[in-house]
Amino acid sequence: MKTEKISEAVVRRLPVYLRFLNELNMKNVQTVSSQDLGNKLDLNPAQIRKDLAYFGEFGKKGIGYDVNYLIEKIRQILKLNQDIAVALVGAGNLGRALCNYNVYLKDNMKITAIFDDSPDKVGTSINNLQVHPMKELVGTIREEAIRIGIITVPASEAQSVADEFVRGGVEAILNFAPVIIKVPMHIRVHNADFTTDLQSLAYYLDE
Amino acid sequence: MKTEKISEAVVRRLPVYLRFLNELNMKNVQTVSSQDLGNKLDLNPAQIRKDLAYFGEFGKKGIGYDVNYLIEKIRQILKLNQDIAVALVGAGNLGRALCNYNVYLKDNMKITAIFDDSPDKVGTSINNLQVHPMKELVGTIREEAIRIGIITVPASEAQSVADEFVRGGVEAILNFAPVIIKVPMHIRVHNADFTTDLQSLAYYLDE
DNA sequence: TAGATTGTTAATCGATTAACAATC
DNA sequence: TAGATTGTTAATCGATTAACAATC
Repeated sequence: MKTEKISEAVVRRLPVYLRFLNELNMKNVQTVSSQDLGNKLDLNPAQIRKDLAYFGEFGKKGIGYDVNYLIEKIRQILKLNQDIAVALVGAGNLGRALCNYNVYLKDNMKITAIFDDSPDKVGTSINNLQVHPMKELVGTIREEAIRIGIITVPASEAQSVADEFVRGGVEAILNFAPVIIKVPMHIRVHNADFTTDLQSLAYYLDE
Repeated sequence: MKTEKISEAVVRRLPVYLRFLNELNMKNVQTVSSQDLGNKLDLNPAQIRKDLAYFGEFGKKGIGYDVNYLIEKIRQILKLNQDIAVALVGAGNLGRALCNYNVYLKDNMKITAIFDDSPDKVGTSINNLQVHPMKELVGTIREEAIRIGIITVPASEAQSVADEFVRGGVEAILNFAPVIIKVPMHIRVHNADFTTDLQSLAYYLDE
């Protein structure tokens, strides 16, 4: 176990490992090697071993990794074994789509509050969650100990939503709006804007 | 202008530059420096200059970059100035959300065909586009010269959808399903799975 | 034991940043 | 001209991969 700073690239691969390990687990596979993982995930086996070794010695030489044990460990590392409340702002199509993923997330992360200021949305329900007006955001974050905020509003409103999240005291933000938002340094932001994905794909078209 | 291989990291930043340049353009800003861009986008100005310099000399020493000219150039580089037809498979919540973004994409990339095999979806319309059964996918790709495929089906079906896209002859795939799909090497795949984003965010929570 | 596979070090590769001459 | 800012080289930093002793 090292105490080096873990790079973002490493952290981003852990959920990918976890996902495949869960698949293996459902198929009752007991053990997996870095070789197997690498083949399936298109990654170098040495990289996978190194990634895992940052956090501990999880494998057995000559054998590989115990699937269940590794799942447990990665869930610990990612803090997915504790309940994490998530709030979402923006009850449009994308927001609703994300709320429906609640069901799929077997881990303890759940969207527990939805906000939107448009009058035709406030009061409606998505997946048994009522849509609340933005003025209740800060209070709810505090009362329900919400730690992560998701932004699915148009770009023009993303910054002001981020500001409210910060005021409420979330620790991290997942931003789907196509704009770079500014937040205090201690708050982690991940951008998940698929227009960027799509546009960079175009670059690789044949001509 | 270099002829070096351009790294993926560079290509992924170009749409981000483009986005902000479009904002500037709407505000009638004529000129922008790498300094300005860096401030706004949280990037090192040297990096921005270097990224752009891979493709040509777009700036003027002592002045900066002409906003309109740079927009034009980046659109050329990303091939966003040619019409690109996109097909989407999976008319669930996420699929519908993406179709609604058609309106926002000012560039010439458009979702022009939607597919889904569930009987309650075939025949319905999303944004004036009819949902077609999967058996029509390959034919439509060829007839409508579709070059990019978007996958918004559950993980269990993602690989078979990818196979069909490949059979039809798309050049690139944007995969929203939480699974690594296998395609021939010449086809570009970008993964846009937000469960991974969300799980890696959890790592950065305070404890 | 022989074969397999880890954890880790060293080597390589690539990406970011600093610095500055060129020049608008 | 003086100040600003590019394009580019060199320096730095960081991430990936290869190799192998340790060991199950």
